[in-house]
Amino acid sequence: MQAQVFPTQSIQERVADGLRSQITGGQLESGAALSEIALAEEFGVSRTPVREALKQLQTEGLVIIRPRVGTFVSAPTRLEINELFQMKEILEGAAARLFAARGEIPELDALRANVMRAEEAVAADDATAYALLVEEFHELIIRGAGNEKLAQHYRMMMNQLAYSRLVQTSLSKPGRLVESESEHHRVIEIISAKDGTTAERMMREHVRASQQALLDAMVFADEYNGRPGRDKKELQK
Amino acid sequence: MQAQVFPTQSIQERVADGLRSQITGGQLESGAALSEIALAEEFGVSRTPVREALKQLQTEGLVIIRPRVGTFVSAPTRLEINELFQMKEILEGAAARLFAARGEIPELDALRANVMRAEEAVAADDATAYALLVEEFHELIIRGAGNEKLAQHYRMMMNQLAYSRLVQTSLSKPGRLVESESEHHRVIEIISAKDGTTAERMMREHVRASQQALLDAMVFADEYNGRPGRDKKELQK
DNA sequence: TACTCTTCTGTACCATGCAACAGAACGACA
DNA sequence: TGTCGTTCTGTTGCATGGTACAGAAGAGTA
Repeated sequence: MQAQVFPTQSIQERVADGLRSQITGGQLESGAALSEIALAEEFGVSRTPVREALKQLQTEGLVIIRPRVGTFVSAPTRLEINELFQMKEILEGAAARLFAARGEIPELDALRANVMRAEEAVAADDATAYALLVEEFHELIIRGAGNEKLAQHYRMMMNQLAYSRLVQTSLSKPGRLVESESEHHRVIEIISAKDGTTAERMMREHVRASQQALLDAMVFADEYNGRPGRDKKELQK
Repeated sequence: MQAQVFPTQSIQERVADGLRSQITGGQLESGAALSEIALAEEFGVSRTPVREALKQLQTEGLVIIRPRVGTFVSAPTRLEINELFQMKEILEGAAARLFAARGEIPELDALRANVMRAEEAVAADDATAYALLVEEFHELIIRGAGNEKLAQHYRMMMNQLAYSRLVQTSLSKPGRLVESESEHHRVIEIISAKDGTTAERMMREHVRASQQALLDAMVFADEYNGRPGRDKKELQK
């Protein structure tokens, strides 16, 4: 029951963090309007810190501020989603290569532990537990690259994708769990062998495969829900 | 003498753009203090839009806001500079690969024209003209990748490096002009041949080489100025 | 001299009020 | 009915004032 050690988090930070997690977590729909006044009342603060939080989220690509009109949760177009996945492939691939060059670092052990727990989750066919482990896996790869700038930009882009929402979906494709687990396993082996070039290539392939699984699963989910296609929002400034 | 077609650029945008170019252009030293009040008077506006501009520049990584203390032009540590160069290598390499896959696009002709003008600049030993062409070359590579997200993140990082300031320096190393020009030439040939894998590798090597040239030139400049080492500022939050 | 405590100044942080604009709702007119 | 012009409402953009904090400068003490 310890008092906050750093109680001095500015209000705008609190608002920005709160909104960010609501957006990436999916509580706020794409395209939803974010009124300064409403948010100010919701957080119990004045409009100023809310404005500054929204400003930051705009720079992060999570919301779009239309001058004199309002602020809206960013709705990435299909083109943007493709671009973001391409970047995911590039950055995770590069991270794997850098990781391999660094040898035995703590993150490597963490990866091995991750895969062991993942094996159990696969054996139990527990997609929810596995989804969390997948997120941890990719986060470890990025951290293992030892490049904080890379990590910053990577996280920013994953936020734009609202990726944590998507992982679960991508694993709903039949057979993907086992496949994904085996890919992770191979990546770790190659990284352990310090073969950066191969690690980069395999990581890229893995990202492409999981993207494809996601796209397939999205169609599957749509069909399951009786919806014809994927056409919800094409809102663009 | 035409009136501005879009006179409706918000004040904060004007301030942000002005400060950004002053920082990346080198008019504002690393570590310089940016007082809200002073900037407000300088731009003839109130503190509010200045605050919002600074907030954005912070998210872009150009300034550091120390709460209740002040805002300062970001002074990247040597570690951060190395990380940024590593990212430059990753992104430009990936861009070259994507570029090669796109075949005959307008940017390819623009690259060829760029290299031709660069040859003339080299022949005339005009480092200033060549520096501009180098910037254009890299910008074209990025644009040719056809991935706007990649381009956005690339530009953000080059701003953090204040790269435009550095190019001139890196070319002051004897013999680097010719070397650089020949590397550009080879990159274009490989892209024309649609060999993405090789293009990526060569582009990475080129970035590494030009980074090395820059580091060498910086030592050279220091020695020339009679300074012992590179130790100016280690300011960190 | 060295150290501690107090005061003071400069800064960012937040609250609030006014103004300007975008877009919707409405009504007049053809 | 359809179109155009007007009014009106909601929203953000900007200005300003008070507050709280960080850090420097100074006074006091050993």
